[in-house]
Amino acid sequence: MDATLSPEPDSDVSKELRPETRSSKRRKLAHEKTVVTVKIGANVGKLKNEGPPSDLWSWRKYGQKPIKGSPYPRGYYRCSTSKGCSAKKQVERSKTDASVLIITYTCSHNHSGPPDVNVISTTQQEHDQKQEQEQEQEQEQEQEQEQEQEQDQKQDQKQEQEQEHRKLEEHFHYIESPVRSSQEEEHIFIAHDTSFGFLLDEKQEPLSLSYSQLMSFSTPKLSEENNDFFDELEELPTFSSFPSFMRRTNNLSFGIERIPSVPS
DNA sequence: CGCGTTTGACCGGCGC
DNA sequence: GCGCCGGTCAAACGCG
Repeated sequence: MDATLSPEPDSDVSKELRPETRSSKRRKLAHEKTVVTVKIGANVGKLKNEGPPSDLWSWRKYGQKPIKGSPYPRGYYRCSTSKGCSAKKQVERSKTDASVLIITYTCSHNHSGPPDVNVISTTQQEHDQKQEQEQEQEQEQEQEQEQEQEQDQKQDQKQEQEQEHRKLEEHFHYIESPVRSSQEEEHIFIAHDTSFGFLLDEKQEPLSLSYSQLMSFSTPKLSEENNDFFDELEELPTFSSFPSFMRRTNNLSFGIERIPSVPS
């Protein structure tokens, strides 16, 4: 009925009760952003459909939105481990490769490390985190300035970083994807589920890496130019050879409808 | 019953 | 100025 369609501005009174809650968004806020790209395997299909709880913190999903240009929606998660924690993360899939999970972390955790950390000494964890938070804030500012001024030089550095990344990838048993742009490697950190299994669901397994360490890998290169590599992704050709695990992700709306999920 | 997920609506920023 | 888009909120719902 039309009545329901009418916007009824008067009814917005309830909204006016929380005017500042909305403004909490703060414009573009240049918070620390950490983009982690995880190459997932069949594990993810078995988990649920996303398998994003990845890290040891508990996350509460507070929103999901379809992203323009991408068949996959983006999920918005907030740290529920601590109530006052402002740590957030966005989880989305690569539009070109559903097996690639792009996790964007924003803001740091206010509280001490995750409860499940039965690896490395807790004190070490907290120590690292504190230092990280402080250093990140400082480095963040420096990096921003450097990025603006040294964009040219950055290209040279990119090459060096790329080499380091390759080493890193080898160390993580990075799995090669059918289609991949070299530029991805420059901005993001790709790992295979065999090495990132602990991030996906194998919490019970003793990890050999701390999350802080993981973060330190991607922290230095994260920047606002994520858009660049996203743009590049758009230009990437799509590959038609879907892995078998894709069938498991029938909950996603990425056109899986075409795939007969009923093998019968 | 508590917690987490889902989903629609709303808001602010940005580009045209 | 308008429309699009990304990000957030909150009520409803589901699950353990």
